[in-house]
Amino acid sequence: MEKMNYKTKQQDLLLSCFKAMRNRHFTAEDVRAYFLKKNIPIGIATIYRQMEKFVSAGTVQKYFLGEQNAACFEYSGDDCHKEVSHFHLKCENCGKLIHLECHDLEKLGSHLMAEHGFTLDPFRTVFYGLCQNCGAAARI
Amino acid sequence: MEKMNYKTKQQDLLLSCFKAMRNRHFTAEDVRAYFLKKNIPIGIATIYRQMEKFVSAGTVQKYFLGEQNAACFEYSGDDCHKEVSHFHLKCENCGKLIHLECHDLEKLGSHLMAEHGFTLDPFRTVFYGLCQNCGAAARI
DNA sequence: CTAAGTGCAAAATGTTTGCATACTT
DNA sequence: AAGTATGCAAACATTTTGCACTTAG
Repeated sequence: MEKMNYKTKQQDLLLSCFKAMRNRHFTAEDVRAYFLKKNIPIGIATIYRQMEKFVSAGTVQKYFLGEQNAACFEYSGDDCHKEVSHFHLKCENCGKLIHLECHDLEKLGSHLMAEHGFTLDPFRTVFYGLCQNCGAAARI
Repeated sequence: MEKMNYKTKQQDLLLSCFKAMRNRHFTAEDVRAYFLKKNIPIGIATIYRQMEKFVSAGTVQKYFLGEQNAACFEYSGDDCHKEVSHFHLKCENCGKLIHLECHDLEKLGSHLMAEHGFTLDPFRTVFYGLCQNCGAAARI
């Protein structure tokens, strides 16, 4: 008795927005602003409700960065380069978000699985710390 | 011209609360509830303002778990066992938060530093994924 | 006495929900 | 027609802020 999903204009609009924001992260508010600028009316409730569906479908990833208390989203559709698992590094000092693609980090997933039975979700996981610049500054 | 910090009764109260919650994570609301139950009046604004100071001082760590949209805190004072860097694993399915102490994971920090110049903050970083139970269930 | 902290209530966010209306199938 | 989605406004939840008052130094 699973719920059916109707195809709507708003869904397509959102998808086009995600693609425009490809490889960047964005909040619900960013999406609203995107359409506001284009003079396309779309309700904030619709954005939130559709986001939830896109997340369930795996089209969009959701995670929290903390600084604002807004959820962040990132498009992860099929036409997105995601061969290499990509991680997020977030600088706690300057706030920069670094997208890191590193094969070595895949070992991390293997380790967590082998030793701790934990299936890592690399997309959603955010590494907090200090970026190169801020770390260097802190060490002076 | 740095700012002086006065010692107040509320600070001590908060500290005692943190110690009572040692090795558990809690939200601002949890702190308020803790004092409410003890019939100790303390303003929510004070809690938030003091939290900020404790976080700056490193007495308390702050991070986001996402499910509720509330910040989570965890006491990390000197009288806390933190010899081994401890990580948080958060199950995206059942919501369980696992405290993981693992020496092997310290290599992760070394790798991020050596290869990417990034200083990892293990306390704040949360690994998302599926715990043993939920992961096994998903693989059936 | 002065700087800093407190508590309240109000405002500012960010997100969810109820409900009448509109769109999909 | 039946079921789902939309948009608005209201409700909620979390956090921040302005201001008069108290407290620590």
